[in-house]
Amino acid sequence: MNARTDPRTAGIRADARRNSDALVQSAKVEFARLGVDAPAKVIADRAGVGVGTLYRRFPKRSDLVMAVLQHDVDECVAEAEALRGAADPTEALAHWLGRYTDFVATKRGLGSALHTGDPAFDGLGPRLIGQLEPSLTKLLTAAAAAHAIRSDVDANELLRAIAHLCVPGPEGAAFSRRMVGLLLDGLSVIPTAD
Amino acid sequence: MNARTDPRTAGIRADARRNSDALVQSAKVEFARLGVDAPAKVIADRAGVGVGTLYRRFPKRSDLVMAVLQHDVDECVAEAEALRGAADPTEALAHWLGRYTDFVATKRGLGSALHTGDPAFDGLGPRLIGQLEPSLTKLLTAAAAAHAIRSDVDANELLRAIAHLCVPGPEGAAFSRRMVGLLLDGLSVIPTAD
Amino acid sequence: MNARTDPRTAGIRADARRNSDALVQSAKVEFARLGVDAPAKVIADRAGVGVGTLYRRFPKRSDLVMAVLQHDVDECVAEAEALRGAADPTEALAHWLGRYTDFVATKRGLGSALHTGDPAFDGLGPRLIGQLEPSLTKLLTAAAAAHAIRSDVDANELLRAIAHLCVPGPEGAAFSRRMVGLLLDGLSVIPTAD
Amino acid sequence: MNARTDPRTAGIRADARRNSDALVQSAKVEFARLGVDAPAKVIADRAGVGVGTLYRRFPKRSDLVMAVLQHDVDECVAEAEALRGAADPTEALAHWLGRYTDFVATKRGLGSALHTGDPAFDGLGPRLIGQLEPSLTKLLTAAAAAHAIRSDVDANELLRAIAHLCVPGPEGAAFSRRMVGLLLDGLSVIPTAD
DNA sequence: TATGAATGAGCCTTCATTCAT
DNA sequence: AATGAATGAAGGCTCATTCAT
Repeated sequence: MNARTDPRTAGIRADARRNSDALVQSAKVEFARLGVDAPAKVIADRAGVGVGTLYRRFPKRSDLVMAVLQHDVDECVAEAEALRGAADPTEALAHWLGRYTDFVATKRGLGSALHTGDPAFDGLGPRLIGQLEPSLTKLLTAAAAAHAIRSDVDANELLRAIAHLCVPGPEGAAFSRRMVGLLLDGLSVIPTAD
Repeated sequence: MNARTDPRTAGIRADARRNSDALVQSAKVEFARLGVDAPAKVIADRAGVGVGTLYRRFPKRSDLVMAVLQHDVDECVAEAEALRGAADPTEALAHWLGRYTDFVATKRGLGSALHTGDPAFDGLGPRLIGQLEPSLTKLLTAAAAAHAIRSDVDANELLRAIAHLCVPGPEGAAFSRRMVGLLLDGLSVIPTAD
Repeated sequence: MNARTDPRTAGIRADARRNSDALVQSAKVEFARLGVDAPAKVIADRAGVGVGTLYRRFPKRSDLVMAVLQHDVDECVAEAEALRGAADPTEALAHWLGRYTDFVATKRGLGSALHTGDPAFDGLGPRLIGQLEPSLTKLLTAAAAAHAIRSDVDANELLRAIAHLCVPGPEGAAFSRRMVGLLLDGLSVIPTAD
Repeated sequence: MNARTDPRTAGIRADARRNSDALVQSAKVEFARLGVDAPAKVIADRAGVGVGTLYRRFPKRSDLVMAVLQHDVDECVAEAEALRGAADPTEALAHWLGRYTDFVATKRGLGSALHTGDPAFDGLGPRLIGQLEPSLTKLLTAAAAAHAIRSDVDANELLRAIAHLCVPGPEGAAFSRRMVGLLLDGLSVIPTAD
C-alpha cells in the first residue's frame, strides 16, 4: 500500500498537491500579467487559497519563481542532452541558445528579477543559471573543440547576458533574438595571439 | 549687469542652482546604489535638502531621471563629436561604446525603468536613446564605410541592447564590458552573400 | 451547529467583528472630535488596531462614515416606528427631531462632508438622508393631518437643514437644539390663503 | 503734502496697496473656486505676488477671509442702518435677513469655516458675527417692541444658525432661503406664559 | 519691502509576512 | 494543514510657514 492509496494520507496529499499546483499555475499567469513582483494576495486569490498557504509552500518569492520556471528549465536541459554529439556543434549551440532566449523572453520581469538586489529573489539567478550552465558548457566545449568558436567565454556569463537581453520591452522578442544573434556572431571571432 | 551678476537675483538663483545640482548628484549616486526607484527621502537627505525641494524641482520621477542622465548624455554626444574623422573608425567606435557602457552601467535599474509601464517613466527610453542615436549612427557609418563592420545593425537597437547588458548585478561592470565586447566582435562579422 | 457556534469559525469571526466594531466606535469618537477627515492613524490607534485593518474593513473613507452613521440611522428609523400612532403627533415629531438632532450633532464635519466634491464621500448625503426620509415623512404627515403643522415642508429638506444646524462649533449642542426648536416653531405657522 | 503726493512714499504705498488689493481679489476668486482652504500658493500666484507677501499682509488665514468679506459686511451694516425706523419692522427684519442669507450663501466654504476648530480660522466667526450683531439686534428689538416676534432670541445665535444653513451644497441657495424662512416663521411664534 | 526657495511635519495607502484559530 | 485577519514599516506627496537674499 503506497501513499497514493493509503486512505489516511491520500486525501491530504492530494489536497496539498492540488494547492501547490494551483499556486504555480496562478503565479505563472500573474507573473505574466504583473511581473514577478505580483502581490502575494493576488496570486493566492487566483489560486483559490489563503496567503498563508502560499507562504507555507513557497516561503521565499524565489521559490515560487523557480517552481514556475522548473518545467521550462527541465525542458532546456533535456534538449541540450538531445543535441549532444550533433554533427554540427555550432548549429547545435545556436539552436539551443535560441531555445533559451525564447524561454527567458516569455517570462515578463524574470530578466530583471535575476539582477535585483531584493532579498526575496536571493539566489534565484544562481539557482536558475546553475541548472542550465552544465548544458551550455558542454555545447560550448564541443564547438570550441571544432575550432568553430573562441574558447574563452564562460557559459555562466553568456546565460546571464542573454537573460539581460531578454528583459522584455516595447521592442519585442524579435529584438532579443537579433541581439542574441550578434552575441553569437561575436563568439565565432577567435582572438589572435598577437 | 546681467542676471548672473545682478546682486538682486544672483544670490537666490545661485542657491537654487546649488540645490538643484546637489539633487542631481545625489540622485546619480542613489540611482546607482538603489535603482531609479530610490526613495525620495534618501535622495533628498544625501543632497542635504528637504523632500519638498526635490518635488519642487522635479515633480515627476522621470524629470529627475532625465536630469541625471542629461549630463552624461551630453558628454556622450560631445565625445562622439570629438571622435569624428578619427584615423581608425573601428577603434573610435569601440572607444565610444565603452564610454556609453560605463555611463549606463552606473544607473542601476535604468534598463528596467525604460521598459516599465509606470507612467512616472513615460517616454524616458525614447527621449534618451533618441538623443544618442545620431552619434552612434555616425560612428557606425564610418566604420562600415571602412568595411570594418557589417552595415545592417541599427544604432537604436544597439544602444538599447547595451543598456540591457549594463543593468549591473552582483557581477559588476567587468561583466558588462566583456559582454559588450562580444557584441562588438559580432559587429565585425560581415555576413556573406552566399 | 451554526457558524456562530462552530469552533472552527466562531473565533476568527468574533475577532474580526470585534475589530470592526472597535473601529466604528473609534471613528464615531474621532469624527466628533476632529471631523470626518480624522487621520486614519488616529482612528486605528484608538481602536487598538493597525491602519491596515482599517483599510481592510473600510477601503474608502465613505465606507467608514456610512458604518458609523448606519448604526444611528437604524436607531432613528426604529424610534420613528415606535412613535407611529402616538397620541400627540406634534410631540412625537418634536421628540424624533430632537433625537435626530442629537445624532447629527455628534458628527463634527459630517454636514460639510455631505457637500464636498471629494470622491471619498460620493453619494454619502443622498444615501443617508434617503434612509431617514420615509420616517420623517410619516411623522410630518401625521402632524399635518392633525392640523398641527403646515403641510408644505419637505422631509428631505428638513433633514438636511437640521444636519446643517448641527455641525457643532464651540457653541455646543444646546445651540443646535434651540435653533432646531425655532425651526419646529416655524413648522407650526400655517400659511393663510390670503 | 500728504502721503499720497510725497514722492518718497507714494510709490511704495501704492505698490503695497496694489498687492493687498490683488490678494483680496484673488482670494475672493479662489475661495469661490476651492473654498476658504485654498492653498496659499494658488492665491499668491493668481495675485501675481510671492507667498511671502501674502503672509506679510495677512498673517492668519482668517485675516484674509475677513478682508474678503469686509466689503459685504459693511454693506450689510449700512443696509440695516437704512432700515432703522421702518414702518413695518417685521418686513424690515425679513428683508435684512434675506440679504444676509444671500451674502453668506455666496461664499463657498465660509459657513463651514466659521465652525471649524482650525486655529487658522480662529476668531473668524466671532469677528464676523460680532460686526453684524448690533445691526440685527436693533432690528430684532424693533420687531419685538411691536409684538411681532418673540423677544427671547439672541441675534448672535440667529446669525450663526443662518450661516450654518447657508453652507452651500447641491441643494442650492433656494433651499437656504426656504429654511431661513422657516426659521423666521419660528420667530413669530410667541411663547405663552402657561 | 517683496520674493519664492526651502523645510518638514503629516497623512494616505499598499503589501509582505506572521500567527491565532 | 489551511485560512485570512492583523500588523506596521515604507514611501509618496502636499502645503503651511519661515527666512535668506
